[in-house]
Amino acid sequence: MRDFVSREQGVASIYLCGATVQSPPHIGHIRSGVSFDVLRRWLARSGYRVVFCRNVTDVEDKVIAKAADEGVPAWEVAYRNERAFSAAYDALGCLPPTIEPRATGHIPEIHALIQRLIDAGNAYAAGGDVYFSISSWPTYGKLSGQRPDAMVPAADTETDDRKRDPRDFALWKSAKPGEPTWDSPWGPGRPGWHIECSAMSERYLGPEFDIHGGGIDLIFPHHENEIAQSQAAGNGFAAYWLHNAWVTDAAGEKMSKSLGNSMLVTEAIKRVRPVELRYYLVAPHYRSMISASDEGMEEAATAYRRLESFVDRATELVGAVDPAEGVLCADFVTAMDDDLSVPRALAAVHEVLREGNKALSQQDKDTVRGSLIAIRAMLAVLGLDPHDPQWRTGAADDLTGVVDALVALALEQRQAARGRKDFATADAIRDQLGRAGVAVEDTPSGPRWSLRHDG
RNA sequence: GGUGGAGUGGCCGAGAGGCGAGGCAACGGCCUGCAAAGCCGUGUACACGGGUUCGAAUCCCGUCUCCACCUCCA
Repeated sequence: MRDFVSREQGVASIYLCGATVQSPPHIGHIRSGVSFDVLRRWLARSGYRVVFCRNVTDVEDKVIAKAADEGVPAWEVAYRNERAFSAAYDALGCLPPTIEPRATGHIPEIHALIQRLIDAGNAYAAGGDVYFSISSWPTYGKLSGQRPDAMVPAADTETDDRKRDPRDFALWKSAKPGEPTWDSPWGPGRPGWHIECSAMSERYLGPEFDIHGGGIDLIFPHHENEIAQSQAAGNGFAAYWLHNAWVTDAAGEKMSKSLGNSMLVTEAIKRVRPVELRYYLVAPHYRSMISASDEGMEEAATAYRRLESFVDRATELVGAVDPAEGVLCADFVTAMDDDLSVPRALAAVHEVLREGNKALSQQDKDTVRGSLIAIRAMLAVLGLDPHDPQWRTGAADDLTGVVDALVALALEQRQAARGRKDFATADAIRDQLGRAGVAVEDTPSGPRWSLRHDG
């Protein structure tokens, strides 16, 4: 992993195919964002300056179709869903991209790139459309292992007659009534789906960059087409490709809007907290499918709370620490350097957790402090540090002081009851707090309480 | 038809020729007024059939099942 970023000394440039803003994000969409957030955090922690470009595809067939259904302009649908994606990225603790370009903001770059392809003989204009000629690009299909002669031609009736080869794909689509259009040398129209990524990656990352990412289902045709466009235009393009697997429903079917089996991020974070959802999505390897289930999310939440509980208690014992000072365990580093093996990295974290908990019960402050820093540092790489300010909801701030005082009062009474061995009263107070959502635990240093997260 | 991926203990999920990843659940113990948490201990699993090997979940051959992609996809 460390060797593969080498285009420019000390810089790691990443392009991620982000949202096609046709609908709000489901947990499969956000998995991609979270997976690549872990990648960039790891590269940053490894000493690289990360330039992370994640695009927004805001003009595209589905967006246009959705807008037509609703009887509103395409940009209204696009911008509404873009905000939903941004909110989801933020909620799950994804660091903001260095740049988040929209396709519609890069029409001149797209025109220039198309013109270069025409001049080079790799593209042709036909009746207001412009197509890329795949037969002009000998390595077409290399990334996906597809052989053009074995491909099933598209049932693309509308434009078939204008294509020289049915497998050619559109760089520029001529204007149709009601669609967003821009003027171009080939007539009014809009960009094809693939060309924007080639244009924007060049604009922000240059003709060559380090890593290109996206979902595994983008390999063909999207990424294949990007490669053909960019390299035919003379760009080196991406040195490495990373593709995340998708999230399926409990039956193993791919989540999709059309099947009606997708779980929106907004729904998921009603069942578990956002940080717990992130743990759920990050814990398996990014190339493994996740079969989404409530049970799985609950289990992830439980595992995460164990980590969080240690961080809380350890901080109470030794005070605040700076995770940036933390030394990562060797196993963690080895795992992350090996194609981002988060599962093995988390195993390393749990080993430290056990040591930390042991030290905690012995009030061994030095060991607790060491474990605390190490655990927070490692969790920070995964975007899961429980004490990272990003997880503060802020919503309850006005009431926090009141709740603190009321719970403290109740616990005082309970301690008094326990002191006179009136366990019936003590337990009644604990039960009542429990029903109100306040979990009470007795520890050697007194009672500890927390709001239960399962609401 | 073409291409790629997968099948691991009650569940999730790593690993990829010898040493039982890790988590969740369960059970026993320690601790505890009780509970919770924590710690200690308990599980010999790798779809099936052959083969190679001193040794196979891991390699080879065959079989079965599942999933995805093949111009909407994260």
